[in-house]
Amino acid sequence: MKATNLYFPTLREAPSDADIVSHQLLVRGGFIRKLAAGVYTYLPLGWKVHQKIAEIVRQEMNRIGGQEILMPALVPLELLEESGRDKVPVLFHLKDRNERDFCLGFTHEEVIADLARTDIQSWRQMPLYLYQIQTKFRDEPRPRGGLLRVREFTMKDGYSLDFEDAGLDSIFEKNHEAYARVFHRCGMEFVAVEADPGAIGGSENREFMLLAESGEDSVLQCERCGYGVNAEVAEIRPKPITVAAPDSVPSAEVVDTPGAHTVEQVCQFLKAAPQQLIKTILCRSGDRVVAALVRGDRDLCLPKLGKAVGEGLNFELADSETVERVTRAPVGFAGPVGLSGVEIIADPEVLEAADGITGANQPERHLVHVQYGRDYTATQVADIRTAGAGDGCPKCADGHYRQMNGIEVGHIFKLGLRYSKAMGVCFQDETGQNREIIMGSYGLGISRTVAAIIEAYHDEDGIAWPISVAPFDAVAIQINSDDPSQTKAAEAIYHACRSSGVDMMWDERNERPGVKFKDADLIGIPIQVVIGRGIMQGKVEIRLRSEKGHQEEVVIDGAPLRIAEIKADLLNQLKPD
RNA sequence: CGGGGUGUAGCUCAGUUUGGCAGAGCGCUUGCUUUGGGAGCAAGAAGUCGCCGGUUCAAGUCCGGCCACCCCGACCA
Repeated sequence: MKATNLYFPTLREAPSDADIVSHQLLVRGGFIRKLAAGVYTYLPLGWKVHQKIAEIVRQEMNRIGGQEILMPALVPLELLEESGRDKVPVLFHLKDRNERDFCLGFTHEEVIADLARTDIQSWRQMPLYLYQIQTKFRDEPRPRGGLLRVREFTMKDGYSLDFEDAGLDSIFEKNHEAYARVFHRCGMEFVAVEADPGAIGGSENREFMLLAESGEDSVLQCERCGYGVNAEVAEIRPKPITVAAPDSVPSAEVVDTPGAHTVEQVCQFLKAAPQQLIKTILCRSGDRVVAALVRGDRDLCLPKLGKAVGEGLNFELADSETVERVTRAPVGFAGPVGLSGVEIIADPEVLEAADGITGANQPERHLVHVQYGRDYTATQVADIRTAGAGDGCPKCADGHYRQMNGIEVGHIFKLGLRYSKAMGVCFQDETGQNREIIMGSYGLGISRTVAAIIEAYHDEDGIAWPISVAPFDAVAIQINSDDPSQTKAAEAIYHACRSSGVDMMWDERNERPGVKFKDADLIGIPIQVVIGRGIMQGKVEIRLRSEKGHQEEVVIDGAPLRIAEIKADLLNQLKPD
């Protein structure tokens, strides 16, 4: 493609609404444009990258026996009523002219289930693995971060149909391996982690996190055994607890702490360490209210609290009215001592506080010298705090977690019978029995992967795409568009490259050299060929976007071959296995 | 949904305090010069100052309402 014909409106400055790197570079480089919050147009360069990633995913899905289909984005709401997902908050609703309810698909378990219940009658028709690469719609509470969290995005979503558990286990692991190959081919490091299954449900699930500083998910991995888990749900290996002796500290005492409602303020006021504080957090699940106790320097983990209390309860922080009703004090002064009418769930670390500080359940007052066993007890002691770096791994004897930031780009689920049961998706097994189909669901966000790759591959000048996903393999930068000898050389290289399978952009614009260099760096094409002053000696320069300062001079005729070699080398480095 | 912020040329932003001709830089158009890291000179085009209403002789500026966008939180398949 000649640059004069290519629509790539680059910008010198990033728009003010972009504050993360991938968003800024995508807009500055002319890859995307915003239409509304969380809704973007892909311009030619952006769409090429998108298609390259989609094609890698497609190849790897086909490799494990997947068959590509395309389901509608427009889905009758009544289908989701069958599974009970019609009330999911991120669902986009609409009505047709006859006032019938529809929604825009946010994931397609129900559609696959509907397909399966009409077409699959026998165990002989399975296993099946069907997938699609399609636009998804989610009315996110807060779209943000350019392509990272949007309301309309592209996802590969695959669904497996099996007649036995072993088949589900097998396709689940095959997807894991295929995802590993996809990310490797995109040049990305990832960690597969256990996670909260959320609204999709099912027995087992695994998230795929691409590692990036700016990632908004906290990922923990055991440095010893490699066990990975999302910090949201990570358990901590129990360690021995020493409850302080009851008489080793003075009696509990109420002190005035005017204006101190936060851990930081209380610590400052009482000249105490956060570890001494016992945070008392009131949580609600329906009508049930519990008080959760964690050490002042720790965070409460709501999913773990729900798990500890049981019944798979979904807890949320209690509103201030509830807090005031239960503690008879404003938010910020709750404490376990004398707290009645609610269950008290304590994290084990809290018991170790020999000389604790808690809210006094009175306005502007705290209790000091508080001790577990003497001044209060818990209904239940359970691991309910958010895990972090250095905490013990629950899967091995002596490993500890290290913490990384990740971007969730894939999530796979063993759904089991969750949808088959709700929607009556049955088949006849070899004994003639009617049984429900065993399902699995496997998502991979294409557009989010685009952003994640940029988060990992950029410098102060712009993007440095891995060649497997780059919008072009190479760019020919012609320094002077008026110089006939440069034009002749550039044209020869351009045509030779194209016929040898190298996708080249030829920048023959009548612009200052600096503009062309800046644009080439910004849009991140891996191989740069500079056709300029060396032309007198019949030479051009070849540079790599990812290795600033490195360049080689080659004769004009030799350039296409060398460029093809470099492309093959770069691709080779991204080969899986 | 709660808290905070922003809305003026394609982009980045002044101007709003104290009401009085609609501004700058970048980009764009034309011409000449220039061509190895976002060129120089000259001439130009470009605006419903987010929208609606109000106050006023006069509103980008003051008042009321609404909308959009961004950030923090809640939420998040």
